[in-house]
Amino acid sequence: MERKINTMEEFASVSGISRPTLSKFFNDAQSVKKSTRLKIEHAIEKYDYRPNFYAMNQNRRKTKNIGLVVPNLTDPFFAGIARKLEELIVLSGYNPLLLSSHGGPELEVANLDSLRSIKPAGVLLAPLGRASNVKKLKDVSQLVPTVLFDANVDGVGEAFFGSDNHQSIGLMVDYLARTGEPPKFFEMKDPINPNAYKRRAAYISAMEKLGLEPELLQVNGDGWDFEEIGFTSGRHIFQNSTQRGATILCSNDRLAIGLMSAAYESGLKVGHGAEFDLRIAGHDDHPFSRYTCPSLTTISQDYDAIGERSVSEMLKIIDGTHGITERAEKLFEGRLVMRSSA
Amino acid sequence: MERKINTMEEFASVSGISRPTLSKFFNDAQSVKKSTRLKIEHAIEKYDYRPNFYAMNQNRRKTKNIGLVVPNLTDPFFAGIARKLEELIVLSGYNPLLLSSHGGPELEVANLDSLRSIKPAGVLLAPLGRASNVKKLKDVSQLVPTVLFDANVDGVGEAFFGSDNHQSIGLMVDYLARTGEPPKFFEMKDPINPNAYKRRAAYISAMEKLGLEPELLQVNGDGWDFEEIGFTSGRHIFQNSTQRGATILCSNDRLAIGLMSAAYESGLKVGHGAEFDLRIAGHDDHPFSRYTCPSLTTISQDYDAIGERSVSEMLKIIDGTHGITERAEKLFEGRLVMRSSA
DNA sequence: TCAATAGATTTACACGCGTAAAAAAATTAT
DNA sequence: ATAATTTTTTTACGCGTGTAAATCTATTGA
Repeated sequence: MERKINTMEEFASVSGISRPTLSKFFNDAQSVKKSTRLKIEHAIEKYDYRPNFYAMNQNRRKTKNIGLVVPNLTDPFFAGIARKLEELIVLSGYNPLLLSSHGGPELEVANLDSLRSIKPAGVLLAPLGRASNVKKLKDVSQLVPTVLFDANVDGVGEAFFGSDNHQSIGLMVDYLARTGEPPKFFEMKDPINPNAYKRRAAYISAMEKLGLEPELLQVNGDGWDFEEIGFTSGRHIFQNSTQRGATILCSNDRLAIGLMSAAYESGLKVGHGAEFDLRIAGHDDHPFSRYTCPSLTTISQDYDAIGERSVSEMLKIIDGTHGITERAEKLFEGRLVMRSSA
Repeated sequence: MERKINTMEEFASVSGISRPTLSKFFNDAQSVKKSTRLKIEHAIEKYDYRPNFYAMNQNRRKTKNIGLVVPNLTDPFFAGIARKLEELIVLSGYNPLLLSSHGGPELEVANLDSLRSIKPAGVLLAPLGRASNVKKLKDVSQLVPTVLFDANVDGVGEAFFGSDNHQSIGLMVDYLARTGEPPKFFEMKDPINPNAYKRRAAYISAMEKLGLEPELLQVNGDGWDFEEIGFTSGRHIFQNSTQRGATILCSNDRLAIGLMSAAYESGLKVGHGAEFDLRIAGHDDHPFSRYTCPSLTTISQDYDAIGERSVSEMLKIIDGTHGITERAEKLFEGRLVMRSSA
């Protein structure tokens, strides 16, 4: 084994390739002739050389880093999306930098500040929503290409990709109304997430379209502990009135998980069919919704599509092959996942 | 508003502080006189200056970055730990860099490689376990201060902090044996995680200590989809033999969640007391174990203590105030969380 | 008031790589 | 084989900060 190679200069002399060519290679391996590339790759194996990350990025016009900010990694839903996006970013030859705001606007701001100093090629951002510091979001999106996903914020970023809550809630309301009692809508009175407002509106409009009376079950609670909110307010609801045969559509699966737990505790049998007391449905196809008791009927968001579109749009913007068009926005359709709870 | 300040040189002239002093300040704010510090902080506010991240780290002996590698962020358990650790790292004045191996050894290696080029001050690592590339782990831990948590790997890292599976499983077995049928142990035949082996051994020894016959329910299945494994093999078990009154202790909560779902589907009532068919208990106090139906009796790991100890040990090693002692290892006790399932 | 000391400034070089321009070499087309 | 083209090499400078040494200035204690 030769001595440790620490700089590109040293690596140039032992590999027999000039330093500028090496620099070119590390920037984009495809940009050098194939025979050269093979020689370099062979030498990398042999000498186990990796360029200094900091020196490398200091003078690059564009770094190869892409920031990925999600509101809350403790939520398995976002953890799943983040994983998908990380994968796509790596496949594109970029380096993902995952940051979670842990539900707090201060941390979201701190994350965006961190990103600023890292000068990423772009930022994929799922904003907190209502709690977000919109001015900061705008500042960042002005400095660096920004694509929003999951939740939209007007005027922030070059594009937004998310789910079509109108379509998906409509689909669910339609299904529930066809197969039993029309649903009431269970949600937080003052939701943190913009999607929640859209879902509420979508529920009302879907019910009216069917000539049915919308009924909102709005509960108190703040923060991101949705299961707890669903559970405590569910317990309260079930203690007061045990309306057999009711159907409850929850604004998201995490509320539904809490609500089902409360129903179980109250001795209510959840499921579809004559022998059950209550139907409960959710939205998002949370990773655990398959294992609730009973398994949760829900809407699966098309996060493969959202992720792929977000990343590919990001790359187009970075490459400059984007063209000066208006802000791209696309909502992807959700899919009804029929399980046992409704 | 003045013109944008881009370099420390510029910031030095507008703030009236010399550049070396500024450099000192950004390295450690406490290292300059108080009056100077206040002047600098005021100027930072005014001019919104932040030093260039890359230039800053290039020549630092020690960067202020700490790598944080977890086996799988999609698992809310690790997401929770990661969050706790991130918080502690930030409080210590360091910058956490969160990487998830997503259950795959290739990604774990890739993560460690990434970290190497980032030259972190230290690495907090929860290894995958059986699937880990031990050689790579050792390589990294030789280059940079490394503290392992959650799962131990012999000879890797300067310290390990985890849970005392022997104590916690013993506690649970004792509780279950006192309050009903002694437990069978439900686990994967070929677990991915070293803790699983320790828990198996702890179960056997705890049963023998009580003069009871250990019984292992070992199921097939590979990978990290524990709920699915618990569910499918649980369904299989419950279809074949419906032993009323049995107690099942699962190697972890995620298996238990799947198993409870299977029990529910098979019409078995889970809970403690005469009117129930089955008791199920888990281990880890998974964030959702409170909302299963019924809520899951489990063991809560002391992750606050593990996190705090891991980070403080890391800082000691970085500071050099560590002393050349042997590899520190400490196991923290788990706490019995009695809920409804057992 | 003066010496002692802590802290700031000046000066200067280093870090490892990006990048530009011109020259040389290798490859491809004619 | 020669010209045209692509690719690599040579040379040289720049990036924004870390850091060391010597010098200067402010603070402290007697």
